Amino acid sequence: MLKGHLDAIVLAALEAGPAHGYAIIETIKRNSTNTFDLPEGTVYPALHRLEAAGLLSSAWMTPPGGRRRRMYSLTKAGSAALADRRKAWGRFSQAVDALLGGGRAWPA
Amino acid sequence: MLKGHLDAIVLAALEAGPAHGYAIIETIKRNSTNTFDLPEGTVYPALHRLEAAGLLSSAWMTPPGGRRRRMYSLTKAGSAALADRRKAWGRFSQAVDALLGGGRAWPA
DNA sequence: TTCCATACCTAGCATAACTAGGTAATGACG
DNA sequence: CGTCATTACCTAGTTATGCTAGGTATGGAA
Repeated sequence: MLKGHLDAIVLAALEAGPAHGYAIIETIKRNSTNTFDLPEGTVYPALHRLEAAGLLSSAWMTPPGGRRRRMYSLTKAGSAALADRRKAWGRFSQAVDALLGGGRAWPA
Repeated sequence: MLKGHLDAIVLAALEAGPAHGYAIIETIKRNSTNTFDLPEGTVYPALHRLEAAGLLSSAWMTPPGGRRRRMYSLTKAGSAALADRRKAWGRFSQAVDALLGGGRAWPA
């Protein structure tokens, strides 16, 4: 359960460069050390939503001797949205930390 | 927008002792420095949900010369649930931090 | 007496994320 | 060759969450 922060995560995954859906899922899984093993039914619709919102653009690619893939890239609006989402996440997580008290003394 | 962490927040607000709905809203607002100014339509149903789940218990109280209030307390199961939710939040926020990269170097 | 703050409530909506299916192509394995 | 796992895409439908937008009622201040 990603509770509204999926968009930020997907946008962030594309910050390093274009990628296709399946790879995005793998990246998120790896970079979260398996915490977020997202079902395709979560990610694909999110990509469509973000594209419809103008935050991503996509193009079909067929690598030599491979299956076709839909490659997504961040648009300008997408980069801006990512910056906003990051700020929002900062405020949000800070507030939750404050409310949950003990949490997040952050030795690591 | 609380994205699934409302329960943890409400439970945490009751950790210090019993309180009624309206006061819980105020506490959350204050302790989050106004980040979470939750509408009643968010909190009351959540309290009912948590009580139905056995995590809270409630009793009507009428303070001398005051209006009746429904006081909520953490049950044993509620305390346990809170501990779980805290752990879940820790894992969750850590993972999001990792994915969003730059975020949360946390000097403050 | 009028208004604000306190204090409770709920029906109904929007949306997010997930479940659970489906389609194909590729390569490995026997 | 047939079968299976993996890659890679898709979507209809369910669920639950949190919110909007209303409503009731009391007490105190102006």
